[in-house]
Amino acid sequence: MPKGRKRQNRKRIGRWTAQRLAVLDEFLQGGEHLSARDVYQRLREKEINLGIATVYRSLDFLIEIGLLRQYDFGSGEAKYELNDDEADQHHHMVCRVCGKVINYSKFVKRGLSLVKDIKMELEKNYGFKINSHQFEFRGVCGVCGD
Amino acid sequence: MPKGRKRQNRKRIGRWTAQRLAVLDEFLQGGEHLSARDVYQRLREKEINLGIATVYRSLDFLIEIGLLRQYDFGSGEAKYELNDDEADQHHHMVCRVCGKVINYSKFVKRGLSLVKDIKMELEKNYGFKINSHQFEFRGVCGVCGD
DNA sequence: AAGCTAATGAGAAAGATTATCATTAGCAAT
DNA sequence: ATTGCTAATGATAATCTTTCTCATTAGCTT
Ligand SMILES: [Zn+2]
Ligand SMILES: [Zn+2]
Ligand SMILES: [Zn+2]
Ligand SMILES: [Zn+2]
Repeated sequence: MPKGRKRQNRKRIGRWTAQRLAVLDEFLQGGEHLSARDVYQRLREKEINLGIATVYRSLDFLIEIGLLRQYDFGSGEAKYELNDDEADQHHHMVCRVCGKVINYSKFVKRGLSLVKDIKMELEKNYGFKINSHQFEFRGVCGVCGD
Repeated sequence: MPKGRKRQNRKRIGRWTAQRLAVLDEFLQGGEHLSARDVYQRLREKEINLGIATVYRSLDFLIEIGLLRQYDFGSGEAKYELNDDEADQHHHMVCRVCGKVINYSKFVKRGLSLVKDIKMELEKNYGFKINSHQFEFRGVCGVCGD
């Protein structure tokens, strides 16, 4: 996560401004793995013009309240997507040549008990409170291979 | 998220220069989760002065030949470490407050068959050739919590 | 309507990584 | 050892994503 500015501890929830709603809406309308610039440009095409800094701030806000999640797939920019709840969680496979990202959700159920055990172990041995996990596979996609 | 542009494809053959050996040696001597700047500064303290660009190029080279691996733990800079072979692989738990990274290797064996099945499924359904995977847990460490 | 303060916009700044290019050095063949 | 070829290096500029600054706007609350 970028070295964001320090966040105040006991603040109330932020305000639902038109800009934040517009950013969220891009994801609700199906946007997957969008970068800040992606969101910025999509809104621009709809003549909704917000500053790029506001896009970043809105994304941070939406992460803070739990609606979005941030990923780094190695493209040089952070990607964002809706934050599934645990049971529906999906994971990612990334092509290391073209950067294509594929969602998969098979085996999530089968992995759940393993995840639960790891969480317990980590919390017991290291005093961590685990909030989230991600499994990521890297390789070469069919187009880039051969 | 590491800033800067995407890594470009570069040629494959390489020479074992003193600089590349020096960079590798930092990891062989026990360096874990080092950033390019970490490596640069450690070598500097030993009066081995290479340019920061050469550090980056050496890290890329060492990744290319399979000796190193790159991670992004959200600190804003990429981290590098020795590339374990599959059976000894470890995974990471990251504190989202202070950025501390902990290695853990428990449950790796138990996860192996799950990983194998996921790989087969992904290769069959999507035509991917999987090279690596990583499991990452995020949360708050004992120092930062409470 | 007034007052408070969070949020915004524009642009500057920061910071990590990559590109450029003249120079150096590793390697192979002589 | 010398020559010749070419990859690698060093210094630095450029690039790109993300954050900071600060004057202004807008969302709540009273
Ligand atoms: Zn591909
Ligand atoms: Zn996804
Ligand atoms: Zn911590
Ligand atoms: Zn590690």
